[in-house]
Amino acid sequence: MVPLAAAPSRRSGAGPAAPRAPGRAVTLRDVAAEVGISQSAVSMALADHPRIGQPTKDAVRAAAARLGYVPNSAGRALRAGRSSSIAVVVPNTGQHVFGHLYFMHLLVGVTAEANARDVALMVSTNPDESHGVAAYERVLRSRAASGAIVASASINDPNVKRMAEAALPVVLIGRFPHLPQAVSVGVDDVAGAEQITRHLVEEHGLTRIAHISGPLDHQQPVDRYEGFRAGLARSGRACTHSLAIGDFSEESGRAAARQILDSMTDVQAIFAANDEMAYGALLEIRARGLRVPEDVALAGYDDFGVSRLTTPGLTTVHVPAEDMGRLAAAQLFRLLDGTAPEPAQSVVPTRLVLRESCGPHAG
Amino acid sequence: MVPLAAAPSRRSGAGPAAPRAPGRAVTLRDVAAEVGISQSAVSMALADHPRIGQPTKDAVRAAAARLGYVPNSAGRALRAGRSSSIAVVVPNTGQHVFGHLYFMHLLVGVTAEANARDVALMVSTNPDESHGVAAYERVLRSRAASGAIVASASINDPNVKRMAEAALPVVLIGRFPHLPQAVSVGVDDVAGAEQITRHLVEEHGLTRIAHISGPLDHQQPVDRYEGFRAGLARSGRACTHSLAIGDFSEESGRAAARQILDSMTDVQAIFAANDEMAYGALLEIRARGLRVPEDVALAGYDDFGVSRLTTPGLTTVHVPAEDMGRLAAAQLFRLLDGTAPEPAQSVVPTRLVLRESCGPHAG
DNA sequence: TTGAAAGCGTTACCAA
DNA sequence: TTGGTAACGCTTTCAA
Repeated sequence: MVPLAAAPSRRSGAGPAAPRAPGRAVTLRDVAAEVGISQSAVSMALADHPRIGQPTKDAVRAAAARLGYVPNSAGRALRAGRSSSIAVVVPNTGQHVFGHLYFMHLLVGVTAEANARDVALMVSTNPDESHGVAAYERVLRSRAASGAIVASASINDPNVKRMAEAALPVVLIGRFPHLPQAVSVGVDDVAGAEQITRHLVEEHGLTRIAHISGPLDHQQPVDRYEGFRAGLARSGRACTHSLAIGDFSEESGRAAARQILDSMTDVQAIFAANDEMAYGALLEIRARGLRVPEDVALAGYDDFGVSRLTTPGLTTVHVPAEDMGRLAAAQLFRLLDGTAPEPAQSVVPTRLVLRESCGPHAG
Repeated sequence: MVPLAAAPSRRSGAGPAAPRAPGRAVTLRDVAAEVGISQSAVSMALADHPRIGQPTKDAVRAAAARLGYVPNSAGRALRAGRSSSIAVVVPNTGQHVFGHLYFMHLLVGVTAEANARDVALMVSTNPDESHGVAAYERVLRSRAASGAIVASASINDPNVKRMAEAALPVVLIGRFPHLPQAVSVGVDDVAGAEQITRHLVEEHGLTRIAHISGPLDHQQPVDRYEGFRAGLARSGRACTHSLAIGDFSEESGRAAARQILDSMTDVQAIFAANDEMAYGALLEIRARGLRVPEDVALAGYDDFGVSRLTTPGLTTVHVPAEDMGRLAAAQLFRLLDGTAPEPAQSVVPTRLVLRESCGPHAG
């Protein structure tokens, strides 16, 4: 628990507190001494308090600028009872669930919102789900951050339930229908999956479709699978489908595709629950001498960067991670401001992105 | 399991100790009241100070756990005169220079090292280079973070020079040969570029090679270009080469390839200074009906994720961004501990990654 | 072995 | 209109 340095006993020498002029930080007291008024007057002058006269304010600001005064954040946080930073918490397992670029996009959005409020951003990663709570809980309860955005969590994660019940200032990324009191920012995955499925059926006339799902103890793959079935049902055409389960990794997508191609020999299209698995499927399809999209059409989900680079480009559902980050931060600030975020559970829309892997565009 | 919220221990009876307000955080004083000793004794007990007796320590630890005591970071930072967090500063222009995944890898490394020290991590992005200094300087001077890792900077960035001269606890990512007093963690790009170039010449017998460089006011492209020329010179074969300049973006890589293919019609290989530009070149080569690697071999640099996904896979130079993050954090901690990092300017080695784009492996 | 008190930098309240 | 002072939570030194 040593802060940063081993804190050596600084009791060497006989000198009392000898302040090093260049190293020591400039405090309110220094500015007050410079101007010849009290600390509190300086504090209020810098806060533009109406009680302080204009000439005094000018003098204070000039002195502060001259000395290079910057308010000490610890002093301020201690006094205010809350720090001016928020945290983004990322369970490491989340990297495996979402992939790297998702987090980048999210972070860009959160950053934009935090910068606009002059709030600092902490990033906290957890070793795993079981110990996950420790890291973010310390961050919050130590008041290092006054609120947190939790970037990924299993639907069964007990920590999430505890957090929601503890009424901590936390915004969850994802849909948590079973935790109505939790504030969350999710994606309308049911609609997104339905849309892309209907595109395959209705625009390309593909009626024998397999779905590669993620682990079904997470809300996200559940929603995407549900959207897939809804899309088939509402397409107005008779479809046959099959299901394989992966873990969102490219390798698992390849294994799932192997299974599908072996068991459903007349499959016309594969819709994977994320782009990484779709890429794995692409490799497997290729390895069998089949062509995409001529022999088997392919679709993914997420559009975090992988799908643009493959050949052919991957038709997918764009998840607006940056927007989600922005919204999550905005919700968190509402929470911190004491105004209940309305609605508590918000859902952002997706966008269908057509590339080459699903076949020639209808134009 | 410790409850997340401070359990509002309902002392409905006339409790002897003043009951805490339900929302309030648990402080040392609360623990002291619970055990019936003084604040300072609790502080020392938790710090495992030898002057506190074992029974007292046990009682204190039990009470702290029972109440869910977590030290307030502001109080601690104020008292210690330094916060227990470090910052990673990313100029936004850096995203354009490096691309997203680079930053992710770096962050993973920094996080690992920071977690090992129980130090929190702040991420600070800057609107642009000119205002860049403001953000990180405020973070440092406000003592919100006690040190910073600056993730990307132009060789000409005046802020970098100021920082180095101000002797702030800062570690730069990159090579800064003209700032010998700055602590930095760079990549041996000259060696990496030389190695891949010699591979193209010596293993594949390609002697007419073009290089797509990045902007030459950054150290990185300068080094890679130098390595390219060194590789040609030391290959022991007569080579002809040409140069085109991009800005690290895929689009600029495509434009550069266009220029190369127009002017050097017998080009056998293109070596781009990063993978994104190599990918742009791939698109342009394809668009002309040429094949990679049969007609034109291709090589990139960075290996942050793009190169694995392309078809064919891109031969490239792996930059160990995660290692760099770890090392940069370690150097920063040395700086903060007062031990001069040795050497101040460290350089990590690269690794040649052979995929399909450079031609059949010699095996 | 432990308690009391000072002080880190900031802001809010009360007195002048 | 302004200045003094107390208090936020923590650690450390001096006193008992």
